[in-house]
Amino acid sequence: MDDEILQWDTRADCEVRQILDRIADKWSLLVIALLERRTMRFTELRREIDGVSQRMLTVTLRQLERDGLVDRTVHPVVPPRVEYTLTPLGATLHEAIKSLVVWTETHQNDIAAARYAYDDKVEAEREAARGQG
Amino acid sequence: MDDEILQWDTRADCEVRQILDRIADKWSLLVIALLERRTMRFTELRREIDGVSQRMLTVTLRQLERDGLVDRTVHPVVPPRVEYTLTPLGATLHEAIKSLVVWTETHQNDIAAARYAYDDKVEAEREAARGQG
DNA sequence: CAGTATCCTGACGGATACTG
DNA sequence: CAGTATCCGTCAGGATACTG
Repeated sequence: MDDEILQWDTRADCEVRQILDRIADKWSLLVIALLERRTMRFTELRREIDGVSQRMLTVTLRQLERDGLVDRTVHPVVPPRVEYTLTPLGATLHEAIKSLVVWTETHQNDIAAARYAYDDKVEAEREAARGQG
Repeated sequence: MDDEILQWDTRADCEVRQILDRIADKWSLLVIALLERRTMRFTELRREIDGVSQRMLTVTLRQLERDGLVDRTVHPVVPPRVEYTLTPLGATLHEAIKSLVVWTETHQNDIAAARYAYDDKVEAEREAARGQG
């Protein structure tokens, strides 16, 4: 059972990165997180997601819809009412992402510390090299 | 305990996306997957990762090193020998990513089917619209 | 309200040449 | 071997204007 998982490599990466490309773009993750809570309308999402443009919200939602992660329901009324909701598939993805969220919450300090140390080290080496000049 | 996890939202997303940005780029995931198996040298990685340029492998490794996910060891010999290995932190990240890999392997057919259906639907709608003129 | 359509910019990353 | 330096094309995504 572990075998297959340990075997993920170059080939598996191709598919995994397709998924990563989808959820790692600037807005998808936010949309999935919000829709996991409740159905939302286009403008609701726009208000909730600070900084997203009309265009990019549309593009993001279309991609998620195309991949079967989000459902789009048009209510034939005037003015139009379009509701977005997470599909069961989308919900399972949200579950899978959680482990990454947990990891991040657990280790963000480690990363921050590592960056700080690295930048410091580089700086020190620059300094030393200048002394050698 | 679940509360904190269910609460991940706009704020959590900021940090999570930083991590996603790191692992979702074109090469990082591949590097992490390879180094999880064993320590490797620069040229080994380059050979193993089909299509990566010298520049991008360097950039990728530097970022991973800066974030404390990869260790870089320079052996002072001629010709130079530089070995890369996953840090304990990097190893835990690899673990966290696995759930996403598993999800992808489980659901890639669903996604492929969803895309196919979506493209079909769009095509059909275009056709219908043309009929309407 | 919920989108298209169009234009434009900057960063990501590839190709190439050079180096300790 | 393991990089750095430089140039350059591409394209994701922002700003803006228009529409059923």
